[in-house]
Amino acid sequence: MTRSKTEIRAEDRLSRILTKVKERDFRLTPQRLAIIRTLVAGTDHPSVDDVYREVREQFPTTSPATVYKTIALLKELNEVLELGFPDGSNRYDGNRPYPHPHAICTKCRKIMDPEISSVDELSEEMKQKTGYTISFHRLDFFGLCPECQRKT
Amino acid sequence: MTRSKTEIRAEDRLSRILTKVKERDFRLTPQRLAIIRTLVAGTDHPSVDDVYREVREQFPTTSPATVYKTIALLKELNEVLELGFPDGSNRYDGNRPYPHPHAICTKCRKIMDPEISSVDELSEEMKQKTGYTISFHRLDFFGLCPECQRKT
DNA sequence: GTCCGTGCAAATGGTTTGCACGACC
DNA sequence: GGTCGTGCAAACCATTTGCACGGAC
Repeated sequence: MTRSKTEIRAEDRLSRILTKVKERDFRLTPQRLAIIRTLVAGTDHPSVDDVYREVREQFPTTSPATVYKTIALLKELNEVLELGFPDGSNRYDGNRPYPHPHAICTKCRKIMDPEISSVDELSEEMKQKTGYTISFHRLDFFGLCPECQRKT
Repeated sequence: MTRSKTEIRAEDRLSRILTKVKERDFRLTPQRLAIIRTLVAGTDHPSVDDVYREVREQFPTTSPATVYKTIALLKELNEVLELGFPDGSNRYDGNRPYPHPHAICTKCRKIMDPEISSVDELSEEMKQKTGYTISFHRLDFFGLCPECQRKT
């Protein structure tokens, strides 16, 4: 069986996170493992409810509270990026837990993570013109994804 | 009495908005006028509660609901920019109601609006690399403002 | 065996909604 | 005078918290 690059990367991500969890003396429960697996599995920026429904297939008694708590743990470990939206439709990136630009479809809510070259320059320009010490950012671009453009 | 550029601009903003309100056959109540005045008055990106407390000095019976409804009206008229944050600490920009980058102090929450040259190029790069049709954006840079840097 | 994590239920808090009175036009 | 806006209170809903049981170590 051949493996794609993303699958291999996902496994690296998983073991990296599990190591961190153990190092910090957090317990590795089956529920936590399932939640972390789900967050690292795809490139689809799941919501809390997405993760909850996925994990509940393995652990039918799992509660949303546990998902929230595990995500809070991963945030503390800097191993998940939270994309909070003011309407409460929050999404999570378990693959690239550092700030980076997102393209967000206003219709189907699909999120993409392109590699963008000029982010550092923009950050530097902000620093110069405001005097702020920029430590992180949030860059969202909204519009229609290719698929939703076709359907219109 | 001399007037600064920002004062003159604020008056232009006000009359522009009032014209739009009347054109669309919305009623110009004293409460609405006070709320709109507060939103275009300063450059300090007030919260709903900031506006509420300010307006309540003139109209002690004003309720938060009225402030929310008026802000919703202004959003529909594209005359206020909402900076929603997932923790509920939403802020409003009545001076530049179009998307633009913000520098946000993580300590005192002060927000600045520098003129940034390379936004259009970044937007274009996103469009090229994702195939999305970018129609608006949200660009936030977080760090310490000059004042909070000194206090640290 | 200890203590942390889970899962249920209740609390939280900014925002929205329903409704009756009052005011803009 | 008709209808929209106001203001009060209740509803809303994702998330957080309290607590007792059960499981990781």
